[in-house]
Amino acid sequence: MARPNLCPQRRRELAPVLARTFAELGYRRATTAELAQRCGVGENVLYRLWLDKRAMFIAALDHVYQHSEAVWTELLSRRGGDDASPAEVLLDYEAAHHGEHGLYRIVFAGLSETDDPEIASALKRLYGRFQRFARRQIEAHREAIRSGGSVDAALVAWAVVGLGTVANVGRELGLLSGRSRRRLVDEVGRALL
Amino acid sequence: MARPNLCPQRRRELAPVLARTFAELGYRRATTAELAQRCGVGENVLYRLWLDKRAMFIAALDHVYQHSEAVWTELLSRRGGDDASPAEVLLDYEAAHHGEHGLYRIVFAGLSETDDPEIASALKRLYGRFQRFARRQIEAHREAIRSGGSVDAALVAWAVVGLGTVANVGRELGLLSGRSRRRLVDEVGRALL
DNA sequence: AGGTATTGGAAGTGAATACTTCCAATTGAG
DNA sequence: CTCAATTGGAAGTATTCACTTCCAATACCT
Repeated sequence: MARPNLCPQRRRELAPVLARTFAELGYRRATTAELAQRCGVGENVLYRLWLDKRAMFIAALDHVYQHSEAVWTELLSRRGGDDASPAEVLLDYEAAHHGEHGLYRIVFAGLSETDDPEIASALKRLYGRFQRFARRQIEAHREAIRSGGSVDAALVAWAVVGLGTVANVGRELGLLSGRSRRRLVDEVGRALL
Repeated sequence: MARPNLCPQRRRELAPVLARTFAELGYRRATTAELAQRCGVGENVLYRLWLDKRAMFIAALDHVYQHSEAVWTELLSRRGGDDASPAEVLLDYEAAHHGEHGLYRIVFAGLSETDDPEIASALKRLYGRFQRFARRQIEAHREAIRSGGSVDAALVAWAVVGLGTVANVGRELGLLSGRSRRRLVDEVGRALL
């Protein structure tokens, strides 16, 4: 034997590049040639790391959630001694920065490919995690203020995810100014909590 | 001269078929051959009616909004003497039937093609109309009950659109049961009003 | 150092697909 | 009826794209 297998490490290095490319171009327009070029490698290299283009896309999707969650937990762990609840901290942050990285576009790309069962379940995983994350924050928030809202926390979590989605659509299409998006997430989000 | 030009009529006849096909398959997988077959004509016929595939897609998008609005206004005009406000009638209806026709999937398809400026503006038109429609209903509702909510009606309208979108995503991915979707639109929607 | 497995580049392939062309059949006005 | 315009089918084309192959260079372990 000679030379260790660096594939897992390479995969982790390239996933963010794939994610950005899929987000920017969508699934079909992100050709394997383009993906390889942006990764700075040949196509065959990508095909040694992943079975096919679909697997690259799924890796990119998973990366997106991990990235978001990492940002959020980092944010919560850093938060100083202010008296805002975690849910409010996250809401403030998202109102200001939601969709900034453009990674959400990869979700739109995935939603057109849901006839592929593996892509569908990757997306399901993604949305499910976002919703559960939101739900935990909402429940913690309600416990902290000792007053449950009138609506089931799970449903409110979905509504918050919807709020984020429509904010992204508004950004994508130029329908909502930055100011409106901020107010949307902030005011409606707070009203929902 | 002989024979009148039936193109406009043909276009109106075929737009719903195009819409269903794009919704079912997405933009890229809806090949021109497939579109033609489902329309029961040859490809050249489609190309005589529309300049290119993109134009067919835009026609399909426009049809989707017209269809939804037609259903809603029909619903409102038929509504009997119950004392629910139009906004509540629509909310009830959508809670029960939202996304039933699967046409919303065409929006997901469009969102992956927003690098095309004409598709982007067709989508912008679509979302803008939905939001304005929702907003008019919300304002009328508030006037009727003589008590404005705490949040700007325009923002609430966006949130309602987001609610519809996430309900569709939940349906699409099998993440939300019919019962949950119904509760989501109904309870959160009512809380937003 | 030597030998072996890994790596990357470049060219290639077969299938799919948007769009075109051609021609024959049909239709309606004068 | 006649002619001109429209209609539809079937085959064709040029391109694009996912995926493969081949080969040389490189880097690690013994």
